[in-house]
Formats: sequence, structure tokens, C-alpha cells
Amino acid sequence: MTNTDINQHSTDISAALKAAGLQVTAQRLAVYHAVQSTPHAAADDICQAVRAELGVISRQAVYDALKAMSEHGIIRRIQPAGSAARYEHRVDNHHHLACRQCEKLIDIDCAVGEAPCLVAEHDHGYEIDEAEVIYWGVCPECQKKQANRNNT
Amino acid sequence: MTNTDINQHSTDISAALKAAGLQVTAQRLAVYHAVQSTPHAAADDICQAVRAELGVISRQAVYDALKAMSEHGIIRRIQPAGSAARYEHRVDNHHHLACRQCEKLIDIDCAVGEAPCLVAEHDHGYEIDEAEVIYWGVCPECQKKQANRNNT
DNA sequence: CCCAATTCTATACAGTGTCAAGAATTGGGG
DNA sequence: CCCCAATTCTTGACACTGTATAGAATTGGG
Repeated sequence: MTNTDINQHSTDISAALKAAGLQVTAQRLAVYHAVQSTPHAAADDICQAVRAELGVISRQAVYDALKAMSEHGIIRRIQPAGSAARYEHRVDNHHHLACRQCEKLIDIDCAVGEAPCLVAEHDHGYEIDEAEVIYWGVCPECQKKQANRNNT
Repeated sequence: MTNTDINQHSTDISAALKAAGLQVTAQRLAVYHAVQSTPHAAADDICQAVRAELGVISRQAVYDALKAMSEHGIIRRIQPAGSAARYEHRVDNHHHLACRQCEKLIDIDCAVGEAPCLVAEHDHGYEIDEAEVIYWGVCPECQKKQANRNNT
């Protein structure tokens, strides 16, 4: 990646931040980069990644940046049961597949198509705006591990 | 409800506990009752409800009971983003509708039917056993509140 | 370049859930 | 009915994630 690329990229995020009415700061750009390069990372992982890039950043600034950006739709927050919140830069309509054993999370495209997964049988008067779907299972690696344990 | 009913009921839960290889204790029965009578309650609410019934119980016993019973499929644990875990006694295939504003949670039957909501486009080699769906929206009451605020 | 608004740092704190050790209870077998 | 091993409950401490607050630093429009 050349400097030009980096700048170009940063400019895109800058534009997104400005469009959302947020100030552009080195901390926020670094947090975004971390989210982008390590998808589904938890806040703590992101904190470490940003420290590798910037040197120092307060834990609070990371939380603020993640909160501000996820509230403005620049990144997306996912919170699988039994683990801390994860963040990702894909903000389109897609779901997740979680491994019960290693907690790994991978993206999965919407099974139903566009966004009709939004349509529930009865909406009970609710104004529904999102359907959050998490498929739970066991990933291939953990299936292997399990098979090995059973054979021994 | 007569005493006979209560005993009958307790017997059912006792049987479920025994079938799962768990001991039957007053604490567990009380925790189950609390989950049953206040659906979607958080651990803390359940703790209080059980104290109203039994007098005293340790926080730990409540957590243990909830964990043991949910791991054995006697109750179900739900963890919506941004709030503590909730518990319910319905263990069949159904989903949830959550209000973004008041955090209220209601049951909703599976939109797709039996359990084909399990089928994702590509399973990526995962052995999928559950599809957890949470529809996010705004409940009728909160819609009204919002409308009133806007008119003022 | 300046100044108000926003954001970052540093520290303390709250809520949820877990760990560990010892006391109490449960339930199967004599 | 009683005993004993296994399980469960109590108590207290602790870890982790996230939030609150006040003051210092930075940003960006004029």
C-alpha cells in the first residue's frame, strides 16, 4: 500500500465522518482502520491494534469512537451472547455464523435475499427496522478437534 | 390455583430436573417459577422474585440454577445487545421482538414455519443447530410517546 | 489566527457474571 | 430409617466490559 492509497482511504472515512457531523481525528481514523483490518474484533482487541498504530490512546477514546461511529452507521456493532461486543465495517444487510466452541464469527449473506427477513409473521404493532440473525453451530476446525478427542 | 395444582406443577418441573440429571431443590423450583411467571426477566429480577417466594437465596444459587437449567434445555436464555441476559420458559422454536427504546421483549412465532429458518445460504462447513433471530423496532407505546414529543 | 465546540485523557465507578472454599442438602443403597 | 458420597448452596472476593466526570487538548469554521 502506498502513501497515496492510505491517504485516499483515509479521505473516504474522513468524508463519512464529516457527513455524519463528527470531527475527524487521528484516533477515529485509527479505530476505523483496526475495525476494517480485523473484522469482528472486540473493543479490547481494537484498543491494542490502535495502540500498535498510534502509540497511545485511552481506552475511553476507543469506546467513544466505536460508539459514535456505530450510532452513525459507519461501522456495525454485533453482540453475540456470552461474549463482548464485536465490531465490523460491513454495514450492508448480512448475518453471522458463530461457533459455539471457539467463539469465532464469520459473515454470511442474507438467506432470504434483499431484506424481507425483516418481515415477521405478526408485527404486534411494532415498527421493525432490523432483523438480527445469528446462526449458532460448530465450525469445521472445532468439529475436527471434537472427532479427534472422541477417537482417543 | 389450588395447592394440588401447585404440587402437580412442581412435580412436572421435578421430573424435568431429574430427567436432566439435576437434583431437585427448593431454590431451583423457585427460580423456575419466577422465570415462568415473569417472562424475559433478567437474572437480577429473578433473584428478587425468588426472594419474595423463599425469603433468602444467594445470588450465586440463582445464577447456578439459571445456568444449569438453560444448559439442559429446561429454560432458554436470550441475550439482546445492550442488556443483561433474559430467561424464559418457552423452549420451542420462536423468536423475539425487541423495542429499541424501552427494551421490552415479546415473543414472536417463527416467520418461516417449522425450523427452516435454520437453513442459511452457505453453511461454510458449520454444523448449524440454531438460528437466533431478534427483530429490532419500536413498540406501540414508545411510538406514541415519540409522536407526543414531536407535537409539543 | 482565534475561539467555541467537540473530543481525548485519566480516574473512578457500576453492573453482570465467575471463582473458590467450606457448610448444607439431596437421594440412592443398606 | 439412616448413612455417605455427590451435588448444591452460601459467602466473599474478583474479573471484565462499559459508563460517568472533569479538565486538558484538538479541531475546524469564520
